[in-house]
Amino acid sequence: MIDSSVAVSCSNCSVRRLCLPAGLSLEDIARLEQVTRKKKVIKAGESLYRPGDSFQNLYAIRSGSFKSVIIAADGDTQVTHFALPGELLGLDAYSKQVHSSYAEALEDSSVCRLPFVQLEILAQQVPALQQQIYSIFSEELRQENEILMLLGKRSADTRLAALLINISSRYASRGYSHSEFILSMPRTDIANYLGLTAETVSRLFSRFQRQNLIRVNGRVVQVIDLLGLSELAGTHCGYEGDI
Amino acid sequence: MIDSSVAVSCSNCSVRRLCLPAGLSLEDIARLEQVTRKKKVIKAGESLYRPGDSFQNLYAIRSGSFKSVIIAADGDTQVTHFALPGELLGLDAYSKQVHSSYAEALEDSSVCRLPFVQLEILAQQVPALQQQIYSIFSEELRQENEILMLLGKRSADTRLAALLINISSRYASRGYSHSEFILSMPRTDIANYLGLTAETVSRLFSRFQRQNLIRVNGRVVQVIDLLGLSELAGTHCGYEGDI
DNA sequence: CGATGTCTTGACCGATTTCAACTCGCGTGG
DNA sequence: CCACGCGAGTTGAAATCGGTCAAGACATCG
Repeated sequence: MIDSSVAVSCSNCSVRRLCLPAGLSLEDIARLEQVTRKKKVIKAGESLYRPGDSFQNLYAIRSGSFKSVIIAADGDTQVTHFALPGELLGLDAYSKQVHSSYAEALEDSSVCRLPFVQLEILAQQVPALQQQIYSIFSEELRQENEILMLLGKRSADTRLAALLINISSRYASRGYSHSEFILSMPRTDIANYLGLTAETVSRLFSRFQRQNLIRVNGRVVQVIDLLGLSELAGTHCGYEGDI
Repeated sequence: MIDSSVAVSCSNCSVRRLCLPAGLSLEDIARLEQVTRKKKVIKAGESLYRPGDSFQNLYAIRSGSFKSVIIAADGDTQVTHFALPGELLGLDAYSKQVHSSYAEALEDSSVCRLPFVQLEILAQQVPALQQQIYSIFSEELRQENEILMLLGKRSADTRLAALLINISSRYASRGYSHSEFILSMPRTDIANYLGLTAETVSRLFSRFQRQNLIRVNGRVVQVIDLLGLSELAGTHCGYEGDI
């Protein structure tokens, strides 16, 4: 449950520039750390919360990755997001004070548990934090709009290309290689997220490899032709283009 | 630009229960009215803002309806939302301080212009307003997730049925009939929103009519068999089920 | 009364799904 | 140590849903 002897805090967190502390003064970060103190380790396949759970906390990802999934009345599921370190999970539960989705770790991961009431109170006192919260909400809305276009208008290959570009750029902004990475999710999750079937996704991976756009081996992906892939994605590659 | 001799304000606005004032005390509403004072009339086809415009205001719809549309690099568009009275437009522009979508009136409409800086300052002082803003953000996220499932997993007829149910229930929560209404948007917009073509939407309207689910005449829709329609939609009908 | 844009309908086509078989890698237990 | 089973991934062939193209109906507005 607790990470180590060395204090884990926002100030020395590797993703602080992408997370809640972004834009805060050192002083304000110190106050934020009072809220973000509780760490939690989540093993692959475990859930942070499930539909029906009451909304108490936001979770900031420290390491690992998650998928957000909603479940329809008929049991059908939709993966709505793949979340990486620095991102916040749980925002969509505020209005109903109950989670309507679940967040499952795709690999062994760790998160900061943020009691929202406390965060809310602090934000009331720290305008920069307030703004950062708005910003995160707003950015998430913007991103969902892009995914809407992806699902509504784009062909299967464009969708997968866009996801690869997206993941690549998000890894890059976290200091990892953008040309070689390991997908932490199975094909079925990718397919579900993109509104396709696992078979189609598999075929596309094979085709992209034949076209020398990427090299795939199971979940290991090597981007060979980033430009070609971007063209396929039509630069509709979603968020975090730079930073 | 100005509405009339009678003061138009939140306190006597017909959609106050669905808008920012929801949950505020009379006293707080009075303070909010200082921010919401500026009204604006928008004619059908005109835009509230366009991609690239700097983010200054949020807009609360008083009457009429709008579509939110994003434009991809290749010029392709995606309708992301149909907005009705009481709803807020522009939230997705906060993080970049620039609009990335446009909001176009589907009919002659009127809105309250809310300078966001002022709203932000007031929210800092009025916790209930703060919470209402969070709530609206959060609810919008939740709704987009449902649309994601609609576009990712559902067949054409389910999508249209879900939209009809959704619009019907939203009209109902605004005090209008849920069994008979006028669609303010053309088929092309419906199709674009649902990730279909106008032809498919048209065919579905005809089929729904043959199946005695609805009666259509151009944009006038009469829901004959709400239960049947809901079943088709699989209760994946989106937001505002009650209230 | 013609013009323009919206809507409808039909016939055909193609991308993606569906169904099915097969491979691969891995952990378990005999 | 190896056989086995299982889930994940791949690949092929057939079926289908929705898209595309094209023509015509309808309405509104000058």
